[in-house]
Formats: sequence, C-alpha cells, structure tokens
Amino acid sequence: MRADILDSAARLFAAHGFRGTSLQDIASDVGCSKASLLYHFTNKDAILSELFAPVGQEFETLLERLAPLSGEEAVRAAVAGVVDMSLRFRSQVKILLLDVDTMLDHPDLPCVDDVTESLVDALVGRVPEQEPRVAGWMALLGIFLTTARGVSIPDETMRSELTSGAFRTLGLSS
Amino acid sequence: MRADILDSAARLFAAHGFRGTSLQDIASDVGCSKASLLYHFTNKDAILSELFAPVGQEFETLLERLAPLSGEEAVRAAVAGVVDMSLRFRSQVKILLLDVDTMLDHPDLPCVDDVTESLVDALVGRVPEQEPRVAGWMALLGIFLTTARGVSIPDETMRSELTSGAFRTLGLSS
DNA sequence: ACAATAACTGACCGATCGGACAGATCTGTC
DNA sequence: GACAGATCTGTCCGATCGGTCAGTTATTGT
Repeated sequence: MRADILDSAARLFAAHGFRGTSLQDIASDVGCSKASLLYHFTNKDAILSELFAPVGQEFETLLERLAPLSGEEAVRAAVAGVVDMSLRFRSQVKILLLDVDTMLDHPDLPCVDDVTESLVDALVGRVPEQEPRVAGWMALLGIFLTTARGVSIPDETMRSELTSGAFRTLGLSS
Repeated sequence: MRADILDSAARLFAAHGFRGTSLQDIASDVGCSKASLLYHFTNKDAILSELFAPVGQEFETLLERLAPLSGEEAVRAAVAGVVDMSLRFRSQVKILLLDVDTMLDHPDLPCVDDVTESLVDALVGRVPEQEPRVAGWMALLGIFLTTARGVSIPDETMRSELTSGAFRTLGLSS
C-alpha cells in the first residue's frame, strides 16, 4: 500500500508538480481515502521525502566517485553519472528539475541543492584549465544545470567564460 | 504600474513557482493591494500570459530561422538560439523549466510545448543521419531538453540512440 | 471465539487561495 | 467648483487545501 502511494505520488508529482498535486488527487489515483494516506505517511512532505531517499543516496555516491577524479576524466564520469541517473530516476528528476522551489522549501530532503552545486562546481569551476573541447562540454552542461536548477553563476567573468566556451566548441563566433 | 507588477511577478514566479506565488505575495512585493492587481490584469493567469508574450514571439522567430537549415548548421543555430534566449529571458526560462505543469495547464499561453517539441524534433529527430560529433551534441541537448521539458521520446529505439550517441561522443563505453 | 492491533474512512476544522464588488481617492478638463 | 474617468482598496465569498480525530472494518495471534 505504501508502495502504491509512492508510485502514484511519483507519477502525479512529475506530471503536475508537488503543489499542483493534492492529497485528494493521490488518494483518487491510488483508490483510497485521503485520510488513509495520512495514516501511512505523517504528512504530504513525508511522501516526497521518502520518494527522494534513494536518489539522495545515489547523488552522494556519485559525488564520492567524482571527488578523486580531475580533468576530462572527471567530466566524463560526471556526465555519465548525470545521464545515468536521469534515465533511471525519471520521475524524481522531473520533480527535481520542474519543482525547484518545492525542494528549496524542504531543506530536510536529501540536500539536493548542495549536491547539485557541488556537481556544478566540479564541472564549471575548472573551465579555464581545460582544453577547448572539454571546456565546451563543461560550459553547455553548466549552462543547462545552472539554468535548470537556479544555481547562480559566481560572477560575470565566469558567465562569459561559460558562454564563450560553449560557442567556441560549437564553432560559433560570439 | 503594470510594469511593476510584471517585474515582481517575474521575480516571484521564478523564485517560488506560479502556484507557489499568491496574488497577495505579488501585491506585497509591488506595494499595493491584491485588488489593484486584478484591476490591471483580469486574473492571475493573465499576468503569466503577458509575461511570456515576448518569449513566445522569439520562440516562433527562432523556429522560422531554423526551418530552412539542416545538418550541423541547424544544430549550431538551434543551440545558439537556445543559449541566447536562456541568458536573455532568464526569469521566464526559469519559470518555463521549473514550472512545466503550470504551462501545461495554460494552453492559451504562447504554445511553449509545441514549440519546444518542434525544437526537440528538429534536433533529435535527425540524430541517425548526422556524423558522430553532431549526433552527440544533438543527443545530450535532446536528453536535457526532453528531461527538463517532459517531452516524451517517441520510442525505445530513439532513446537508446540518444544515449549511445551521447556516450560515443564522450568517449564512453555504454 | 475473542481480544488486540493494524488499516482504513467520513466528517470536520482552520487557513488560504483566486476572485468579485461597491465604494473611496486621485487626476485632468471644462 | 463640478464633473468624469481612471485608479485603487477593504471586505466579502465559495472553493480547496493540508491535516485531525473519533469511530468502523479487516487481520492476526492465541
């Protein structure tokens, strides 16, 4: 029953957002009463937390694997990890990307923002040191991550480096 | 005054989402009453619509510029356009990416989903025809766009092509 | 058979939401 | 000063939200 609730919640949260999904919506999808949800979970937030527990653990693992790496090897591992997780935790990634403000309002969740910021740092923080092709990958990935996750780019210099890096790799004149 | 409301709304929507921002929140930020907002705009949705009008126009323009192009040239133009718009319409892009379900619930808005889907088609739909490097760019961009925008990838074959394309370009064994 | 516990539910509550509306205030014209 | 139209606001409303709680039903252990 808990699994049914989590399944429905994952699907509905991914489709309509956390705020856009009411407890009644989940209950109707599962086929039980709203009160029954709150018997199995202390509140709405608890459903979200439990949904993200395994994702948080995998994020931590990914960061640990990334820590000792550097250069192109780090980028390859990071991108591979992100792509892999994107495909395996599709619902959760959707919720993460599409409902950022919800995540910000729930600091008790696996600390997604810190993790993402670390990931972004690990990628874009080294742009100037890398060869153009690697820098380009970092840049585009960084732009998408920062745009999608709302993580601010440290300063204007960094931002222009990101942009020109992406353009350079694409063979475009900025 | 309309401009003040749009400014506040853009900032708050981007920070807390559309559903996460109440009319009272906007009114407090602007420094007027909630009823005053509804004098200038017929309802909450109208504020969002007006916020996205220029973005929708630029999206259309981008698609028109993309239409006659093909191959690597199309990819370059598409990526450049997306990056450019991401940087110029930062608040709106945040809202778009972070509040997709809101957009889905407002089909009267500049048809963001159709536009995005066209963009994704224009990129990932041609993956098999392209040389590996171009295909890789398409693939990663496609993965991020599809993940971020919730546009479904047509079939399993296409999905595996996207993934392997990205991995191949990155020099990873899948 | 029966008690104990787990699972579930209908009815209810306070808070908040988007929105409606009548009336107050401001601004410019004659 | 008188008037008109634009702008703004306080107050109210129905709907919906997350959550509580007393009480019912199903399951299990003995």
